[in-house]
Amino acid sequence: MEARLTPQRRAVLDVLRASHDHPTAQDVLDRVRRTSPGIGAATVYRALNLLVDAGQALELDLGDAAARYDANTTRHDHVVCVRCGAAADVDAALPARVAREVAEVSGFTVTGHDLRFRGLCPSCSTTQHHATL
Amino acid sequence: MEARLTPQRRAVLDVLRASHDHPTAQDVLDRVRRTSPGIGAATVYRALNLLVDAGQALELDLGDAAARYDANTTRHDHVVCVRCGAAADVDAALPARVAREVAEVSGFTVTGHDLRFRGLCPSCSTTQHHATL
DNA sequence: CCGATACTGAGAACCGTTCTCACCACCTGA
DNA sequence: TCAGGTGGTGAGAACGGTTCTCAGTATCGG
Repeated sequence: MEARLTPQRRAVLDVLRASHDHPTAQDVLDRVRRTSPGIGAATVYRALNLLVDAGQALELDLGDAAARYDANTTRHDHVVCVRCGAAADVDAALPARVAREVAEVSGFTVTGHDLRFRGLCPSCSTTQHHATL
Repeated sequence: MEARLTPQRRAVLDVLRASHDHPTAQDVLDRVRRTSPGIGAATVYRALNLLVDAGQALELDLGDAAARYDANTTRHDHVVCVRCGAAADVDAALPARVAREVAEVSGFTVTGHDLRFRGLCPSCSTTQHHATL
């Protein structure tokens, strides 16, 4: 079960490394197809899962239906725009105290956490809320 | 567009209020069918969305594919067992400072956050990791 | 060159959820 | 009492994201 770095996987990894907008698998597929037109969807999904398993990418759940991928594997959190879905990386250090308290209260062995902020991105917060369309 | 509290919706709400294990829509359907055998899946999904819109329930995303529902609508967070999927309520106060910093750094107007802890529930953490099957 | 192993693309299957549709329930007003 | 309107229901189809299946292809080690 030796995983090979095939041209297709290389292409997926390259696309992911060049993307800083937390693309969905579909986005990755579209971008990969610009350089590798024949690539199949299954191949991209498989490659993404492989990269996640290998620690080369993070699979994010930003609240919408589709998973999003991020080649930035260092620990970080996200702010997601509730209007347009844009997501930005942020680093919100959660005091160790909080995790300790959660462990105490719940009896769980706490190994990590996901922190997701909700809000309006700069361009959506200048536009007024009541859509005019 | 006056929403009625039909027997079906009443049944869904009752089940949800009686459940403290963050059931999925499917779980709710199964439980509701014990008292209302003929109820359709669409009706339960519709009722759950209605309750969420009405602020009578929270729709949670605990990391697995299906949405989970919670009649406890007061603000709280969750610890999820990575082994068995069990989820417990916890209340982890996130320092206001953190949200303020995120807003500053990202330029987003931050309106809220979701905080999810990962770990092993008490019964999974006593059982040893290397599955013996 | 050979067999073994891994990978690929296409399309089917899957799963949670929402939609569509024909029918039913309930209210209000004559 | 009935008529019409609004909303709700259940069944099943449709949907969107993802995974699986399968037949064919590439690559590796000898």
